[in-house]
Amino acid sequence: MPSRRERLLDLAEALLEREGLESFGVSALAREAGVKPPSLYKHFSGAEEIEHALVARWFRRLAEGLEAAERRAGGAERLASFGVAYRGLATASPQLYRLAAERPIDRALLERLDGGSEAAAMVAVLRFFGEHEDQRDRARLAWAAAHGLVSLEQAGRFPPDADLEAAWRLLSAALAD
Amino acid sequence: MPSRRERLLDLAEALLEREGLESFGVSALAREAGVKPPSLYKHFSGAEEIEHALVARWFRRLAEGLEAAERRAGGAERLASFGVAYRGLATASPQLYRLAAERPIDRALLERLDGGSEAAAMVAVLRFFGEHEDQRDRARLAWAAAHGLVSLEQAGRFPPDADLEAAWRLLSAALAD
DNA sequence: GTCTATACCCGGATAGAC
DNA sequence: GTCTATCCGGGTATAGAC
Repeated sequence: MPSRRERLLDLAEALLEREGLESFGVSALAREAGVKPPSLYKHFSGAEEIEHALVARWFRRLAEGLEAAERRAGGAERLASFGVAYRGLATASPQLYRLAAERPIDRALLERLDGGSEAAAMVAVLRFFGEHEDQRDRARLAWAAAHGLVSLEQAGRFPPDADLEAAWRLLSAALAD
Repeated sequence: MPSRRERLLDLAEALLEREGLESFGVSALAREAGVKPPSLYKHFSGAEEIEHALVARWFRRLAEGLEAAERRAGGAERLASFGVAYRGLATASPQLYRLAAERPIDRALLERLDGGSEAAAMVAVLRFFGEHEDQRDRARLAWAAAHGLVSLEQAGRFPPDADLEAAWRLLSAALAD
């Protein structure tokens, strides 16, 4: 059974997605949980810890999702599969994605809460492109492009008639060796 | 000579870069300008208008910078030139870039303040890749990849030893037709 | 165009009783 | 682990005098 802390983080994530990153905080979470703000300080040291705990969850989820996709993907669809998995995970929780991608990270705090979570996500990305040193640039470019596509899409920066599927396909094609 | 409003926006931008997006606002700008907050309401309707005026400036700057780079760039260095220009403009004012790229945009307000500013930036991007319809996907992917690289770099998401120059070069190479 | 004064709202956080 | 009470700080914004 999930700990009280985990259930609070579930609530926090639901709240985050429903109300948006801008209105997320200790007070909002307390309202969501049906308790008063001071009660939350028995479970978390403060706002920063709640946010970083959510970010750690996101990194773990990304790592798991990408690893699963990588195991499933046959040779030619390998790169397309990366894009589908990344985009799917990100758009499944867009506000959490914003929290994890846009906010400055306190790495010491993140490591204390869930050591290795960020590294696990990075390893999962690298695995799609081969672990060899000379593949890392390709992996980083793919990661950045995926992040850019997701981020601009979620921010509503593309014209309504833009064919984003085509852009994702082009990404796979451009990075195929 | 620049209007009082323009000079306030110059101050706002300097403040934004110095103190960061998180601590930017009407009160902070008033402190920076050496006046009291109520005075600013003679020049701007409120916080939203100040922010959107800065975003419009960013779009204009991006459009101008990209157009200049595009005029200079010869055939083969064309794509590399896009990357250099985009990255240079973004890293010259990282906090303004965050403001323009991460925040939800009120397009009606933006248009009222500076109609066509966002469109001008998009046109400048498209011009690098040819205005034809079938080049737009390539342009959007390039734009997204550039945004992703800049955004992740500024957020400190790449390992310290990552060779970002190589990733940018790879972007040019991958999109070359 | 600037000021003072003020109202209003919000947030994070702590002390101490139960 | 929860509460009440409280403090503190911050911000946006308006009214009205000068």
